[in-house]
Amino acid sequence: MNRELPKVYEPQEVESRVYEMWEKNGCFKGHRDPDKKPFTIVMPPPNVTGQLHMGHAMDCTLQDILIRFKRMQGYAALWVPGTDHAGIATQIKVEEDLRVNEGLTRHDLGREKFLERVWEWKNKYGSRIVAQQKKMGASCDWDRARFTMDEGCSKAVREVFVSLYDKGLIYKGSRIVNWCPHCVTALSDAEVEYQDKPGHLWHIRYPLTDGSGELVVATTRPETMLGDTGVAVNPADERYKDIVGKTCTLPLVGREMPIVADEYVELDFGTGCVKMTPAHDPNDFEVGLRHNLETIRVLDDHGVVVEGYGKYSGMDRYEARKAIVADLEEQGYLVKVEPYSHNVGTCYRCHNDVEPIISAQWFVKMEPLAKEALRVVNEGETKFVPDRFSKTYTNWMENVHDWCISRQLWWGHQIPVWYCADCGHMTVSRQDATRCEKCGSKNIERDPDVLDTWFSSALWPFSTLGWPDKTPDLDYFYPTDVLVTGYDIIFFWVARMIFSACEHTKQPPFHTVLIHGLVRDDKGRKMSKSLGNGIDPLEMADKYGADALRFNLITGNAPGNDMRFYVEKCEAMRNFANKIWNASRFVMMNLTTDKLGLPETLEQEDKWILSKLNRLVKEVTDNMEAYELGVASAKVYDFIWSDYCDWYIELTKARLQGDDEHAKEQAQRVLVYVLTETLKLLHPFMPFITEEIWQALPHEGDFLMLQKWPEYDEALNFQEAEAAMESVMDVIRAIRARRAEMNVPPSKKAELTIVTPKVAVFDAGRGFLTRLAYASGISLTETEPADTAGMVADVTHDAKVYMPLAELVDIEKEKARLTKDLGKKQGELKGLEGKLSNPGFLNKAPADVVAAEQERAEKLKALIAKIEEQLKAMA
RNA sequence: GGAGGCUUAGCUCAGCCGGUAGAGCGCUUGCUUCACACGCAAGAGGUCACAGAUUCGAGUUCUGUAGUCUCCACCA
Repeated sequence: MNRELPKVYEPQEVESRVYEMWEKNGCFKGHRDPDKKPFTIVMPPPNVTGQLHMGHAMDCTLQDILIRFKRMQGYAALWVPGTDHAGIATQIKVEEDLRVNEGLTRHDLGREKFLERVWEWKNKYGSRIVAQQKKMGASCDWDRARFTMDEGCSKAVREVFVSLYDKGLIYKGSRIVNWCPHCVTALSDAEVEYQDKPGHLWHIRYPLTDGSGELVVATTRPETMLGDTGVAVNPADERYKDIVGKTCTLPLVGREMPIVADEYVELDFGTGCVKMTPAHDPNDFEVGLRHNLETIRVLDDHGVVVEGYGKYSGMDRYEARKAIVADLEEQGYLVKVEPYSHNVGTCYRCHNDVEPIISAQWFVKMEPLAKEALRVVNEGETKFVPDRFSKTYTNWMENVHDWCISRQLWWGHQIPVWYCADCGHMTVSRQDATRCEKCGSKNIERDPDVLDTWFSSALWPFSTLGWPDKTPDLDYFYPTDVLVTGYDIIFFWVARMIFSACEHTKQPPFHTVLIHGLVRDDKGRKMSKSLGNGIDPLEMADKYGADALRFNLITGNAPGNDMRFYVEKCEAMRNFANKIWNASRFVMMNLTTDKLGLPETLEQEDKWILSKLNRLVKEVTDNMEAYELGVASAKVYDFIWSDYCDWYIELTKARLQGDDEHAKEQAQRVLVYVLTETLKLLHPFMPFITEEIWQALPHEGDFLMLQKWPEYDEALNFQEAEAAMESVMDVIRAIRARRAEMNVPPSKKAELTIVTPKVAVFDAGRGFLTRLAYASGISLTETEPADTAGMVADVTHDAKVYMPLAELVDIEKEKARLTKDLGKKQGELKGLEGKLSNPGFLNKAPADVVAAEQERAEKLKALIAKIEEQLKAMA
């Protein structure tokens, strides 16, 4: 079995080879198995032409950990991957490419040709992100990879649109929408990002038409005045009581406009008079509806002033603003300008200012859908982890506005509505219409717009499993189990999936939503392209190994919290991988048996490690099931490094290097057993290295990733042996500490005298004391030795140990140390005794807690006595 | 204007159902000990933001205060 492995673990070669092995052998496939329970995750589809960033890496790792864990637990685990067509993002990219390389716009090509280009683009770059996910170790069933614009998803989209339309839940209406003049499309509320921007508040004089005076309005967007059709004041405003009902004249334009009273206007803001631009402001639009104000659109789809406004026509909105302000000032209408910081809506894609524009768009009526979506979360059918995000969700859902779903783009699901030029009827159809369903005319034209990207993403959990067809997969794997995503996408996606699933499949799409935070840079800033502070996960994986990167992203993080990315931590995790590698190397170098399982007899140290492992199994499993992945991984880390490597391996060396063949085999088998079980626990977090090592160890079965997850076993709970081992370890630690303080080199061995009531325990530990505490010989006794001259002593709970190294001791330093230690222990004891003399504690605390505290106090007392004695001896 | 998070060792963060605190990095001191210097051993370092409350007992529950970050909201 002796196999020579390199001293330093090289992840690059191992990871690609191991991944290929898994994939070739179908390890990732999700099979319907009537004897198993399904466990399903659908992957949040990344943009098809995107690249993997650190957020994806974390998202991907979390899901992979869960799916690998469940797979090992014996579930029929299915992780469905896929990509999103990402309407605006992709279209913009292709248009940009077209512009730069060919100097063309999409209109030069025409819709059909342009779409061909986008598909080409998709085919060229669509596999990039998949390759990157594979690098991360994602164990998705790639054969089921889906795309939001593939045939099945498109069928689902069509079905949902028509069905909602038939139910009256989709309608077309002229409304104020968020419009991006740069992307030239409508946006949903969720796609608008508000930013505080410094601006100005311009005060403009509007003369009353009857010449009886004037009023002053305040605005942050003077260019919109061209579309003003009224002025509003608060009905309770005494200042303006008399002018309500009169009209005023719009400067520069000359339009006569009514002055109306509306509650919307605040009394104590600005001048108390608000200019009304119903076509370009959502509030004004509402006020306009109440008072029958005219709606005049003055900005076109590109944010340019429309025809009919003289020199302003043809100017873009910012140019027009400048010109209008200048003219107002020149003509004496400008009262004053004050600096004013306000919230400006910007496009989440291009970050240009959004322009509210009145426009005919398609909407989903949210109120009836929100009701059920709220119920399933409120009643716990779908739970958020951590729970606080359910509040974010319900708060949004309770106040949700109708969802604007039409986009003036070409890339996406074209709206399945045909308008009849003859009778004006709208044909809404699952199949492409060839004639008007009402009058039969062939003179029909399809709505040119496409649907919001999130419309198809909203159906993802069921469309990927075959819906609307009743497929066996849908039947078996749906509803899915856990959805993993970042908190930044709750509104965009999670909420919409929930109400869509409730409406169309009559059940919530998953029972748990695991929310994670953002990965930030080392200064706590968001990683972004514009800042150039992004760290490429692929680069990290390449340098330190995907395992190390995964472990970095998971360990020591609480769900839902942002984390900072430190390259140093990647390094530390790489070191951990190397540690496991070398521990395994050690085990294999010493391996002469291929017998599997535990030996018939166990030594004290074997029981110690097995007992600890057993507890680890239970705790890690519990943590995983509670989605406390960061805690789970930290526990495995500690066990491997501290318990297994620092102690257990050292403890086995006596047997491994001794002459007793039976003892050798015994140690080997426990070493292999514990290592194997530990590799299983670590596998979901560090899949590559664990598989690689497991393959090199004696094993049954083909792949570690398909092994059974360890389970707690009461028979492996050895409390006594654990305690005994700890007693010996305490003494080893004490001796090492004393020697370190005295700078005694390891080469200088010492004869030890150990006074202890547990002679048998220490007798069994002789080998460890020799090896790990540098003993040249050990005398065990239950009673104090007669002559302790020239000895330095130290005490532990179960023993007092003498070393003949007194000449090396700095008595004063030693006294100081003991005194300090004594003080600490006495303080601790005082606290304990106070507690134990408190009738409240004795009566109300659970019995086992009281007993434990009593035992602690006893031990402390004994220890204190020993320390005091020692101090006396030194005096 | 609402809602939520965070405030624990020099730095970055863990800490599940309440029983006087942990990790990684950094720092100090030793060590080429036959798996590993991407290492070993020993150490230093914290009144768990502040004030109350509940409790026998509170980083851990509740209330308030301060600082900080984020999300939501139509304030011209």
